[in-house]
Amino acid sequence: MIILDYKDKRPIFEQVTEKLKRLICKGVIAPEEKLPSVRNMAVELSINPNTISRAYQQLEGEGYIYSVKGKGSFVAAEEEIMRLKCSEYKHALGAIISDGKAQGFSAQDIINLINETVKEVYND
Amino acid sequence: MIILDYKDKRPIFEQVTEKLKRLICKGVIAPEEKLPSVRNMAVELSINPNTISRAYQQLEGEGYIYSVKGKGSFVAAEEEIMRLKCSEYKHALGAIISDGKAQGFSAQDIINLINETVKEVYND
DNA sequence: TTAGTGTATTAAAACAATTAATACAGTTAA
DNA sequence: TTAACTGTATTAATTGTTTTAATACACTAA
Repeated sequence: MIILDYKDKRPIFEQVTEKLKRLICKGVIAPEEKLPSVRNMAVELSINPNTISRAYQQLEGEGYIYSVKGKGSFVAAEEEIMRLKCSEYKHALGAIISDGKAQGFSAQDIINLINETVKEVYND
Repeated sequence: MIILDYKDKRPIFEQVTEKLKRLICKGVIAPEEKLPSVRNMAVELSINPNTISRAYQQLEGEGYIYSVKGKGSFVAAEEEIMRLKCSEYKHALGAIISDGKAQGFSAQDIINLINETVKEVYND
């Protein structure tokens, strides 16, 4: 389900958090679907259960999953995922566009660059 | 010139690198302009000269500045800065748009979101 | 009851970032 | 030439964070 990259300098719990979040956002793990148990996932990745637990707690804090003692951890409801997904995406877009403005790109510059890029990305 | 954020979890040398890069991209520090010496900047920020040196070496590796023993460190030529700036910006845009595609947003979704955001950002 | 869940705690180990003290090599101006 | 300034390099010690490890607790389900 996940492959760790030990060349990546980021902490493992952060890698796990981010990769799970992507799988959830892409719909690979569906809303309300059960995630692997903390211990199973730890065995799968050959790391400590505490590290997985930390990733799950991070995701729960952000709203992407919810955990129930004795039952397991589950992806949040579809509406919630959609809400978070859009919110994070708009935030990221806002950041990069503000950055472009700060660097002196005009609104038209950016729109042109983006149209170009969208075409490239969606024609693959 | 730079203010460090000790609540930021990123390493200091990385913060310095990133903040200097932004100042250079914004033109606050002009092409060919001399940067503060490693030791002066270290005193200014109350950190170790080695940490500043590391940031400068990072920026030199990326092409944003060049350092000359005995003389100092200088922002690269205007054309070089422009080249790097555009290249990094396009790369960042490509990443976020690919991400949007992966999450199931259509090209039109993204274009709409971006037009919205550009308007917001440029009307402040 | 038994086996499976998530969670919490504490200590130790491992790793990366930072500091510190020096030293070296080059430039510039008095 | 000398003095003061540059960037760079090295090594050791310190610090903080991440990760592991070993347990324990509380809850659920068959």
